[in-house]
Formats: sequence, structure tokens, C-alpha cells
Amino acid sequence: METRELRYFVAVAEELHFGRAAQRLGIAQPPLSRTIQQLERRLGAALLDRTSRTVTLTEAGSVLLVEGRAALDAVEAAERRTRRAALPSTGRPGLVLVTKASASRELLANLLDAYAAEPGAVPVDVILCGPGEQERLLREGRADVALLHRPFDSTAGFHTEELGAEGQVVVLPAGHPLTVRTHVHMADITGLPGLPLPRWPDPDGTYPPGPGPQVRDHAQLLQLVALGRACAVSPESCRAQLHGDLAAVPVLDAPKVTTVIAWPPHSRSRAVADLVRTATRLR
Amino acid sequence: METRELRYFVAVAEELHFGRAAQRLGIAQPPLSRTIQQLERRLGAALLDRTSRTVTLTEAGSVLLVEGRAALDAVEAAERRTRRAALPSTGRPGLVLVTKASASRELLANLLDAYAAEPGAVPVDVILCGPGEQERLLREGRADVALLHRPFDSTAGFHTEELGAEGQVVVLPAGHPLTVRTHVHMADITGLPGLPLPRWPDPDGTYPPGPGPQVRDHAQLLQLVALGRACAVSPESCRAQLHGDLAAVPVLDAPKVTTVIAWPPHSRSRAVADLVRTATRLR
DNA sequence: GGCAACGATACCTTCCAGGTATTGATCCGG
DNA sequence: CCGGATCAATACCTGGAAGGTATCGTTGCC
Repeated sequence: METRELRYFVAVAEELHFGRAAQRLGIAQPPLSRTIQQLERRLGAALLDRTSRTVTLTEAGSVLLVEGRAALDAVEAAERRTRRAALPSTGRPGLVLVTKASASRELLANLLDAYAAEPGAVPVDVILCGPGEQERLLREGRADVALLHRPFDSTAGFHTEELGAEGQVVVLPAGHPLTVRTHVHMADITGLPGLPLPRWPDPDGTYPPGPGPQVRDHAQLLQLVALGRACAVSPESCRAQLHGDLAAVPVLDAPKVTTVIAWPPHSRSRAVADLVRTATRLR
Repeated sequence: METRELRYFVAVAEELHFGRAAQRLGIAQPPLSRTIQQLERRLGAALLDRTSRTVTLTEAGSVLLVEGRAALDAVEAAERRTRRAALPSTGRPGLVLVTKASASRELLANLLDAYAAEPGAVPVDVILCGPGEQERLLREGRADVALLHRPFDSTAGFHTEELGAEGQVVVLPAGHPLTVRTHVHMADITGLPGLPLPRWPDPDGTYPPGPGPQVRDHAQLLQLVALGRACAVSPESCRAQLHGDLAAVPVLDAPKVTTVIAWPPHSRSRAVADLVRTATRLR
């Protein structure tokens, strides 16, 4: 199977429309039809059910959509990492680390400082991104290591080392009645009148149905809390980012949040290994 | 990047010889040279340093060798899983489970029985293979789920659930002086006169240097122990496979062996999910 | 029933993958 | 120091496949 065929199939499977898929790929529709037919013949498997009005995925087609995306990601990662490895080493980012913008500044700073002090340390670029994006960046080879937070982020398919665990707090508008408490339980905050928990986007960018405002990142969320439109359950370390309008109260029975350092399983880079070792020593 | 280019590059990188690589690929040498040149131009990176006598990998080339192999595995897995999904469901293996031939028969039997009793269970094919092969089968899409044993097997790049842990025993020829002991420590058995620990092959099939006989699987190993040519440290559960010529004594300070069930991170299969759930309930 | 939408087919053109023959560089034995 | 052997690169040719345009056949819909 060639990546060209995979790209074509994924486009059709996502659009479920040969014309639009062809347009997206920048080719005419007939060659696209033909390529998909060849692919089906070669695999000995129908991938799409087409009437002259609708296109739907067969069972085999859904499998190839999922597996094919993963394979394309892997190819893209190989290409990107190779390109990076070929850049002149002066000034090239030796390592790209990705983490959530909302993550603990302290842990990250400690890690970067400690690593920089290691013999043989290379320059580290830090990418801050919204929740859920880190895994994609790591899979696509845009980053070498990530700081993830279980159970929010999935560590699917990566090597990981745990760096630490912390409890969670509920973030409330300053002056809210609950802020006088030394601690609360989950039951105290689900269904607080006027302060629903927010909804985060699914990996595909859509929001699950239900009450609560839609948020895209942590800054947005804190803004909404300050406005009295939501409350939030967040790791303790976010307290460092709270300003006067916000208050935090520990939630005793909220799940512990584990910070892990994650990297692609076949990484052969000495820099990644050094950084991970530094991180685990920090613990 | 096309998979054809990747396959060609990997062949050259492994052979470090254009002629042999071309032969292995079943093409002539000139088109191979040209394809690699195109690839290098497109990546903007030298992958190979060639004098007219020797070929060596550049830094970027080593990166592409590792990443490219992973990408090719992913493509192959996509292809194989799609083909499987297209087979007529009557009699088709719904699930392929791979485990070491030496693994506990009991756990596997319990798991298969419990899963078969689930509503919606599909037929499960079991592949037994030598140590170290499971990860490859899983990565290449030849299997859907594996039973691995930490710390022997790496769980690199898979989702896992722990199923249980066990201690280890030393397996000795019956009648060996140590067999009268109720337990031993590692120090008692490293350097037993005439009974060295065996050497297992590396992933590439070669053996590390050193003393001790080379073994390829557990049956070989037990044979060697029975012959009085080696001793072995193995998980407790292997006792079920010992016959009269062999004896086992617990090793108190040997690392615990954890049995885990592992599956590819993007598996969307309900059957895999059901099997994993069954396995964790068994625990 | 006619029209619009949409995938498949037919047919042509271009380009590239692959083959053969050869060159050019380097190592090595004498 | 020379001649042959080795090995990658170059030159050139050919067939097939990828892509384009025009058109057909089916189907849903007003």
C-alpha cells in the first residue's frame, strides 16, 4: 500500500463524497475513483458502499480509516524528524517539549533548569498548546516529549514515566459561599446553582451535548469562573495562576491528577533519554 | 514520502550496499540510486554518506531508519487488519491473541473461558511464539492483543492493563544441592559452578557476548537445565510445566514478574475491549 | 417525467519507475 | 605505479501508471 493511496482513501472516507474529496486533494474526481477501486481490488476488500447518491464506509473501511490515519501519522512523523535531524546543529532545537498552557509552571521550570545543567544538554523548545493537542503533536513528530496529565490526557502509544501526583481543587468566584470551607466533596459542587461544570471539546473538535459553557482552554475557563458563569475542578498547582477574583477549595474525593513525561516508544535520541532521566530524578 | 521510497531506503540502510539492497528489492541498482537521491532532495537532507567504496548512515539517515521502520510497520498493520476485517465473518478469527509459549497455561485458559462466556464473544485464535516476538506481531497487525510479561517484554507503544504479578523461582536439575532449600537469593545462584544463566537473543537475533548457553525459547532452556548445563530464573507459574528431572526453588529477591494484556493504542474493536474487560475482571 | 447530483467509464497525455549500457572513482594485488 | 575489480552515479530508453477531459448511467427529487 502506498501512502498516496492511503491519503486518498482517508480523504474520501472523511468526506464520504468523491467530488469533495478530489477537490480537497487537488485532483480530478475520476482518478480518485480509480485509485480507490485499485486499492479495494488489491486489498480484496470493499472499503466503501456507494450508491449513486451516497457513500458509506464498510466495516473494513472503518478499520482502514482508523489504522490508515495512524500509519499516515507515522510516516509524517518519520519525515519531520528526519528533516529536523538534518538541520545544522547550531541553533537547531535539540528537543521540542510540548505541554498544556495551563500546566504547572513550577514543574516545567525546574525540569528545564535541571536539564540545562546536565552535561551534554541541548537547547529545548517549549510548545504550549490547548488540552488534547499534545498527543497529536507527539504522534506527528512535531514534538519529542510531552508533559501529560492523567486522567485527562491519554498516554496511548507512548512511553511514560510518572513525575508526580496532586489533588484537585474547585475554582470558584471569590466570595462564593463555598470559599469559606476548608474542603469540599464532589457532591457539593455538581449542580451548584448557576455554576455548572464546563464542557471540553472531543478530539474531533465538537462538544458533547449537555449543560455548561463550552471552553477551549484553561484561560477561557478561569475567565468564565471569574464572571460567575461556571466553576472548575482543576489540579492544585493551578492555584499559582489564580488572581484576586478567584478562590480555590480542595476537593477531597476528586481523582488525583498524575503528571507524566511521555515520548514516542522508538525514540533513539540521547537528548530525550537524558531529559526523561532528569525528570525522574526531580521527582 | 511514499512507502516505496521508505522501503527502498530501509533496504539500503540495512545493507549499506546499493547492489545488495537492489537485489533484495528485486530491482536494478540504478533506479535504486536514483530513488534515494530523490528522497534526499525532497527531504533536503543527506541520508547516506557514500564514497565509491563504502556507504554509511548520516545522523538524519539513522533517524529515518528507525522512524521509517516504525512507519512501514504501521502501514503493514493497517493493510493486514483491513484484510482481516473484510473476511466473511463465518469462521474468521475475530481476535488473534499472541503470547509466549512458556506463559502460564492457567491464566490463558481462564481468560479464554471467561471471554467465551461473554455475550457477543467472537472466536479467538491463539498464537504462541518465542520471547520478544509478540511485540512485533502486535505492531505488524498480525495480532490484536498480547499477553506480555514485564520486565522481560517492553510494552512500548501499547495500551496495557496489569493482570497480576508473581515471584520467580530458580529451576535446577533434580537432586542439585540447592533444591533442599525452601528459598534462595539471587546471590546464591549467580555463578553456580557449572550452571550458568543462559543468554537470550537480542531483538535483532544476535546473542550478547558472555558465558552461558544460547537459548531461543523456554523449552530449550528447560532441556538444558535437565541436562545440567544451565540454571534458569523463571516466573513461579512455570512450575506447572516442570517434570521429574527438574526442581524449582523460590528466589526471594528476584524481580516480580507482571503479566499484562496489551493492545494497539488506536484499536477500535469491540472484541478487544471486551476481552480486556474480561481479563481485568478475572484479576 | 425531467432535472440535478454523483460516481463510473472511456480515452488521451504526460511523466516517472525501471531496465540496460556505460562512466567514474577508489581500493588492491602485483 | 599500473591494471583489474568493485561499486555508485550517469545517460538514455521504454512501458505503465497517474492525471486530465468528456461522457455515461443511476438515483433521488421537485
